[in-house]
Amino acid sequence: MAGEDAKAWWLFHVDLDQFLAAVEIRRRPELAGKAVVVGGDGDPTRPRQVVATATYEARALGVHSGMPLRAALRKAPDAVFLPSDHPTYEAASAEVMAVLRSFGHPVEVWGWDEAFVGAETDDPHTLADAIRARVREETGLTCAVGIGDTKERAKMATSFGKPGGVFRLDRDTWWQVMGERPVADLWGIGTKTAARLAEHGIVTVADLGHADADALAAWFGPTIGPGLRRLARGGASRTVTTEPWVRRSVSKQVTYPTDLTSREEITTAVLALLDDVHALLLAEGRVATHVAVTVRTASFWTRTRAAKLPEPTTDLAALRERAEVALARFEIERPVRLLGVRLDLAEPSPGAATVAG
DNA sequence: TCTGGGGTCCTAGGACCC
DNA sequence: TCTGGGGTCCTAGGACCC
Repeated sequence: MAGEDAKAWWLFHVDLDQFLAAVEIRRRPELAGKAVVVGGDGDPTRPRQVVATATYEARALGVHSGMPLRAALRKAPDAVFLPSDHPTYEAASAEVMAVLRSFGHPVEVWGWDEAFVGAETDDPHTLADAIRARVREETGLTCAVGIGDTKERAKMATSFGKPGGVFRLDRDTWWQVMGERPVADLWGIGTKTAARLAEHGIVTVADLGHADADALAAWFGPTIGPGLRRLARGGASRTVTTEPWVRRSVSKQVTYPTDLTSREEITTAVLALLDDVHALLLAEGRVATHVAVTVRTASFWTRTRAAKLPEPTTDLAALRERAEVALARFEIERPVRLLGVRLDLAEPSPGAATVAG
């Protein structure tokens, strides 16, 4: 093709900058430009809480997501620490998604602060700029936009655009930009998989993209193996789904400020968690197939045991009985720092979203 | 840096049946 | 009697992501 770009289907990955902190700053503008750390109950002197989001000013001091709040306090003693306020972030997220939908292109929501947009255009950069501008004008929040000819490329492009910029990755630039980077830079490859790949001499994205497909399948299984190679070549997902997301499970887990020790204490806590997830189940209008209980001891040993229900149900007594069966599969010999309860959900039957009489 | 919470998907292996 | 499978269901565990 000579000269101008033809119209093509482009994927846009929209990612809000420091989302939780940005929402806090929006309602407290005097915090702008400061080191702000959001997480836990906002008290950085209490243990067993971590950073959810830190502003770029806090990050410059060494604070990052997942870091214990107490460590963040040491790194940034003058930072403003705020509690995590989920309802407010959900509302802000909904505002942003509404702005994205206002363009008339399909929008696929990926959590609070991310979405994919798909559009047929000959000028993706102009649309990306328009997305950033309209989000900022209508919500006061800023975002980066990654442009790609696949979702994977768009997603990975965003990291080069942050904060607040636009970056494009496509088949023509993929190898040049990504080829010599470590495999862990790929979306979906974490430290474990990177280490396993390194054992086979696969270190860079180019190494993985040119690795032997059969060998990868033998090492990682028939789905993950070829999937890794595909990912290293930039992926192949090009569909933006507006179908509402179907939840597969509801769960709640709590790290207790002080360890639980007695069996009665533990049982009581599990049943309290079950009451909470049961409420979530009813709110979803779904039925549960399994009850799973997670235990984490003070030594960080973490295991999950599940018990299948005889039939899918919302009946609290039946769920309690299965929760106790799952819990009974543990021989708990150490203090417990975390308990969790998860309900796996049956597929929603079409047309039966509400329980009939 | 003593390590949150809410999710999803894939794989391995045992049990059981044919 | 010995041997070889395949298929399915189920649970546990691992890995990853935001």
